[in-house]
Parts: sequence; structure tokens; C-alpha cells
Amino acid sequence: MSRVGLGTAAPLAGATAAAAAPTYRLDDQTGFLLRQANQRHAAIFAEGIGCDLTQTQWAAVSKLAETGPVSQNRLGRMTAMDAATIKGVIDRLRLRGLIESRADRNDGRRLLVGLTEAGRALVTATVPHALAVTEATLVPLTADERRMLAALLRKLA
Amino acid sequence: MSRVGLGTAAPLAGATAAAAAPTYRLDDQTGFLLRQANQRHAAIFAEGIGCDLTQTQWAAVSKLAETGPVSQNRLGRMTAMDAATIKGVIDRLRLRGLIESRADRNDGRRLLVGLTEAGRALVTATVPHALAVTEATLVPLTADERRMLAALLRKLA
DNA sequence: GACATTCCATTTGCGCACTAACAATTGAGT
DNA sequence: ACTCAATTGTTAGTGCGCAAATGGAATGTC
Repeated sequence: MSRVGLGTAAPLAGATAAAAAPTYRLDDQTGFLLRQANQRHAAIFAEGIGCDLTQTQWAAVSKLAETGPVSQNRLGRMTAMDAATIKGVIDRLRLRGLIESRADRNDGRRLLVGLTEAGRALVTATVPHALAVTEATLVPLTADERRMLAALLRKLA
Repeated sequence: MSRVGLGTAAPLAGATAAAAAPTYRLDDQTGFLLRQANQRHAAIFAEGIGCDLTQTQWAAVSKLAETGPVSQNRLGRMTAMDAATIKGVIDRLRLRGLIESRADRNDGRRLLVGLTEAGRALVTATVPHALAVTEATLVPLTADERRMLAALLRKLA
């Protein structure tokens, strides 16, 4: 074993004594489970999305396809990104020619963002893959469980 | 409105035509819901953990408190971090004096990592906050729903 | 008109999280 | 003994995600 000043004798199988502290098991904590579920989904996404887009980039372009041009910050709110994050995402998408932006004539603060022709084409081509990614993520669950999960996650968000 | 070459007329209320593409609503996708739930939990964690630790840092020290000293990569596996990620986390924790590491006498590749006295004290003091964070995250759910959520997330991970 | 408030976009800094490549070590097979 | 594969730890690079600070612009009230 060789405990050389590092660590305690872990009170794992501890019967009675020294277990004064409330027991805390990382693997039972909601945050830890959420992080792991997220990681698995991220892996499935990267594997199956079929183009070189990250989850957040896909969120941005697919939401733009839903709504048409909107201001940068508003797009951030619709995709659950703060102003600093959406800026980086938009910059990278614009660099790749999927998005273009221009000033809003009616509001000097706003930067209107919209898909380019290439961006629209990519969204159209990628929607089936995105649906397949969600399907693959949910494979371990039955139809009832999927509905339940969605409802529960919505309550949490 | 002023559509100046940006975006399409979004087929939102589209009755029949032009809706050839399968409908895709970002807000219904599991990955998007997972990300938002994660974000809310992260905010609750940062607010309530009571010390200057991130979620992953807390995962590392609390798991070390559970198990006692282990190798760096093994700790990473137990906390769902890859080798590159756990290294950064360990480095920052060691810099703060919460963790110390030494070579494994039996395996020249391994780096044994364990809590310092300060690290153990911090874990003891923080466990109640961590439990409160999980509780606060789950506030929108009933007891039955919480059990269901945990079971579903475990199936996904 | 002057003012505070609010909103928008940007920038900097920190910390995860992953990929890819690399060197050192170990252990098992031959 | 020697090769080979696997494991361990490290580094570099890219991309989210947030906080905090800045500056410009719109909106409201006095």
C-alpha cells in the first residue's frame, strides 16, 4: 500500500467509526451524470454529423435556418450562448463562408447575421445527420423513456 | 424586415410547399437540452460550492477523498476526464496545495496523486455545499422524477 | 437638452475538453 | 534476450463557456 503522507485510509468499507462526514459519492451526483451524458453525446455528434461542425456551430446555423437573419446576441440567446461565446462561433462560421453579417439599418448597435447560400446548403444536407445523432444518443432508451427524459431535462433547464 | 440577400423566408408557418426538408427543431434535440441542463447546473455549482473550485476540480478532489491516492490517469478515468484534461486539473490543484504527487516505486510510468492535509480539510468542509448544489439543481423535480432522471442519465452514459 | 438605464458587440483571461503526436516504461509473447 | 503492443504522462493546438471590463448606441425620464 505504502501510504507515505499521501491520502487517508479511505473509509470505504468503514463499519461505524470515522464516518462522521456525510457520505458523498461523486457517481451519484446529478452534475457528474449530466457531464458524462454530455460527453457521450458529443462523441456521437462528432462521429456522425458528417461535416466539420461542432455542436455549438451546428446550433447556430440550424437555428439561423429556422428563423432567418437575426442579431448576433439574439442568436446567442436562442442557442443558449452568452455574448462572448456566440461571437467566437460566428467568427469561425463567417471565416468558413457559412454566415455573413451586416449592420442593422434601424439599430446601430445590432449586427444582423444570416446564412450564406453555402450555409443553407450545408444545413439542408446535414439535418438528416443531426436527426440521426439524436437517435443514436437515445438508442439505450425506449420511446417512453425518451419522452420522460426530454420532459425532465426541460424542467431542469 | 428587409431581407437583403441574407437568409430565406423561413418555412415556419409553411403550410404545404417548400417543406421538403425534414423539420428540425433545435430545442427538441437531446444534445441541446443536455447542454442547457449542464449550464444551469454549472451556474448553481459556481454560486453554491463555497470555495474557488470548478466542477472538474471538485470531481478530482472528492474522488481522491473517496479512494485515496491513485495514479493520475486512473483518477482521470474515475472522473471521466481524458489524460490531457486531468493533467491540467491536477496541475492547478497542486499549484494551490490541495494535491501532491510522487513517483510510483513499482511502476516508473505512474505518478501517484493524493490529497494534502489542506486538500482533505477542504473536501470535508465542502461536501455539504456539494450536496446542497445537487439538491438545488433538482429542486424542479419530485422525488420520483429525480430517481427517474438519475436512472435515465445512467443509461445514456 | 441632459441624464441614467439598458442593450449591443467586443476584448481579455481563465479553465475545461478533445485530438494528435511524442517519449518513457512496462509486460507479455516468441 | 528481443521485439511488440499497451499504458502512462506530456505537449501543442483548437474550440467552447464564463466573468469582467470597455465603448458605442438606443430608450426612457426629468
